Amino acid sequence: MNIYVGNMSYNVSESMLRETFEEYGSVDTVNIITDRDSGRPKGFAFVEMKDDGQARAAIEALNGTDLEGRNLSVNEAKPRAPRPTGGSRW
DNA sequence: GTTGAGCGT
Repeated sequence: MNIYVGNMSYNVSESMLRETFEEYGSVDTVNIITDRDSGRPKGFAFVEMKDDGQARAAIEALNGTDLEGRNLSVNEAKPRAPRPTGGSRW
């Protein structure tokens, strides 16, 4: 399951996020989003967990909790938006 | 500071 983690502090790194989620299950990947044009953090991240039960547990456990002085928003992630000028040739 | 990317991996 993909997990969205928003309202993050810029002090948290991917390893910190991973360790935080590892408390509730096995983390597959963690991906902190940075602005590709400016290279600065966007303040949110995605965590992928293979086990849905563990993912849900992590979401309920970590949503609304404080991390590095920021209140986290954790919930299931939505699929990435399709880009304009990409994919289809129609 | 709130829903990710990239040009042939």
